[in-house]
Amino acid sequence: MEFPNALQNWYLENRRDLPWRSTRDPYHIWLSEIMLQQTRVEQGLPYYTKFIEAFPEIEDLAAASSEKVLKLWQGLGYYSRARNLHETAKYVAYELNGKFPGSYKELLKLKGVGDYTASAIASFCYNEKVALVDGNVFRVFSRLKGIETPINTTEGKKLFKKLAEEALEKVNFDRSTYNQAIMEFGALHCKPANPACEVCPFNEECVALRTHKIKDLPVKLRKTRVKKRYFNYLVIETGNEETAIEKRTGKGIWHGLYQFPLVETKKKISEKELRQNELFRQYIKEKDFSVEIFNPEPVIHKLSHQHLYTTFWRVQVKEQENTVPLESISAYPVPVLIQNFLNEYLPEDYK
DNA sequence: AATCCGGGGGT
DNA sequence: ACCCCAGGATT
Repeated sequence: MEFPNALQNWYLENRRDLPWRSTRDPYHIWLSEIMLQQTRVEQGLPYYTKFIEAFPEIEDLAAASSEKVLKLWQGLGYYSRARNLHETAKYVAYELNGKFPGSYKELLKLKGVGDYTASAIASFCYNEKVALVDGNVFRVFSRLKGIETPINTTEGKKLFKKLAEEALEKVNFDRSTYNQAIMEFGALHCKPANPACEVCPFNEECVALRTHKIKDLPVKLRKTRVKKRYFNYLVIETGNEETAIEKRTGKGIWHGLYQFPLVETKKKISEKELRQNELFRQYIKEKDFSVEIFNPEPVIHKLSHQHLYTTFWRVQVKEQENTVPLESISAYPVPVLIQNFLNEYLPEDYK
């Protein structure tokens, strides 16, 4: 049997029932694809459900405040996705009269939509003849054919795109089903670790299995150097149930999210060093204040490229600028690092 | 071509 | 620790 047909048989027996698989509405498909970029299905699924409930139509998403969109996105990471999602929703709703672009080429022009996502929408919604190449497809083809070209190079991307297109040419059934199938196969069967080779429908033709290179494929070049940063968050207490927060702007992590006033330092600092810090003194103008540490051992918040050694400091003052009621703080989108602290700090009523 | 951008889960 | 995840944008 040809590869695509055997793959389809596997898929029909093993596919998960996922909400975006029972629709061809481009709004729903687009939303799911943006959410699933570099994100596991299990992690994205509850967010998808929340968004569909909050924004049944793309016009609802377009009309929402960016704060509400980010708040619903909170915890999913890669927040530029949420910002691009919102901008694209407004563009489609107001400039295109709610009608999604109808081809791969046009979809590719949307913010936050690259080669994979444009292909996915075009395939699933319009059954356009386009090949999908995601992390699963890289893995399946690299193992099946024993390809050692690194997948994160220009050459690798071109090669695997070509392989995917050649395979698609041999598909004599619904192409969108085929595209779903190869990704599902990579996600559930030809997994990164401990793939189910013993019961694999392709274990006789798989080059990597024959040459004992399953664990070595796909090849990916990278030296991830993790940068250490030291955050000191000022939890400012004014005595009237308010605290100061600020919005992160500019480049860097967590753009658009809120946090406590931040004093970043080169290393872990003492209370004395904090009191003398220049940025601290810009935040705390009064002479009379008290400082108390919340967590003597820093909270280590781990991101892909950064480890954040974080200390929260209680600073009691008489008056402070840029404060908001503790009662309203749960409405602001915040990083998980801040949310975890708030879950300890806030009274139940304010969560 | 490299680097950045999150958070969660697996090994 | 390190890897990966229905990638894309920026430098």
